Amino acid sequence: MPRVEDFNRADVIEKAKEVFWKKGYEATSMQDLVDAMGLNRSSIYNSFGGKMELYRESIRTYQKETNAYLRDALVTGDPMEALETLFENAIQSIVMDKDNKGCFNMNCRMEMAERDDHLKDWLRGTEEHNLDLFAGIIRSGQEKGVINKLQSADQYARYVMSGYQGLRISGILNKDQAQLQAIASTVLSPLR
Amino acid sequence: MPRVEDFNRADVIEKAKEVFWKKGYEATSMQDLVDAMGLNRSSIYNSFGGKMELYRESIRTYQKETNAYLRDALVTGDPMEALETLFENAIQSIVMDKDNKGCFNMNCRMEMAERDDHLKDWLRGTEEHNLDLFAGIIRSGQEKGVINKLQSADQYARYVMSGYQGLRISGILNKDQAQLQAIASTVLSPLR
DNA sequence: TTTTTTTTGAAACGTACGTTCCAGTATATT
DNA sequence: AATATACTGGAACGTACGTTTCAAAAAAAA
Repeated sequence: MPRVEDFNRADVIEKAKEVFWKKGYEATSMQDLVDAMGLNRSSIYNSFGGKMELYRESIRTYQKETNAYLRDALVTGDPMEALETLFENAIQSIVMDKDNKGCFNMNCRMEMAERDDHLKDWLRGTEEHNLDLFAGIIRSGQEKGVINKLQSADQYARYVMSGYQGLRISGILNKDQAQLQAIASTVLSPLR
Repeated sequence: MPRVEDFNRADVIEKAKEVFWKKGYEATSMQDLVDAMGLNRSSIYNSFGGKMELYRESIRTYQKETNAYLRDALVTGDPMEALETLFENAIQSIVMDKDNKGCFNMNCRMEMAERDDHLKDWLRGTEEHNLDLFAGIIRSGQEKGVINKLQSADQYARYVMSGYQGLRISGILNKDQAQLQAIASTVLSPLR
């Protein structure tokens, strides 16, 4: 008997994600979302709840996509090369991205971590998950002898993550590809 | 004949700065500023202009204070030690700061760089200024032989800045002093 | 004391916000 | 075809926003 949802939920969230990613939570208005999602106000509230729940679903979607991409990039081939590829891809997205959206996860961290405990916990979870991913790659690199054992894989993972995030922050104001590549290369050099 | 301003402009801006620093531009309301500054709405508009001009004066004040502190920290003593002190101070402010305000300049970059060209230009100016400061210290370290010459002082400055910013981002979710110190130490290791 | 200028307090401005409501429309099952 | 459910459109909700206005109070100079 029931009429079924006729829009593709994933597509619609993708649109919302794009807006939140570009403008952040506070600067995004419900009207922005109505326009971008192509849904009626009521439909949005019926299907997704309010602005905050929509934001949370958006960032979760982003993270799921990023995780899939990350896993693919890291698992294949030589561990050290995987890290280099990761940094190079970040640089590419910095240089190419016309909208300068940066990393949605980092944007979320800066805007929301101190305002929403739920999101802060979630952010910590994603961070831990990514650190584990990094540590796995680094550990396998250490076992293969392409990464030194001066520090533990966990500690190196935190270091690489920090360097990665610093690079992305730098990329907001500086889009010089060669300069960013020099930074990335220096970040990874202690692991060799 | 005229009645003179009876509040201390610097004190009042200091209060505004604190609010913007903690909550960001968008999440700060004019009422927040009225409460914090202890001035009447009208007085604020008369003396400082609107919210945006107040924000700009706040961040300029912050940067002036930070610059003074930075110059002091970097100029004294051994160049390498100066960089270590800088990172250690950042870690201290991460670990101690109960409000988790982070670095106002970085907060501003993340929230405002893509929304306000005036601020973006200003941010680039401060970044360049700080990079010059870093480069000067590093150059003097290279001349004294405590920093290697594998890369130019300018390139190392960009690298150190990137590492510094990464550390501060990491500090939002991770307040483990030992872990942050390990990161900082690794960041500086390529320069030795 | 009078004059001149500024600050003050409070109210009001118009706009935009997130959210809700509801009558009308569409659609899959009975 | 009838029914039950869900989407649609648009108006309306109350609240909060940044900003302006203005008469009254304050204070230095004349």
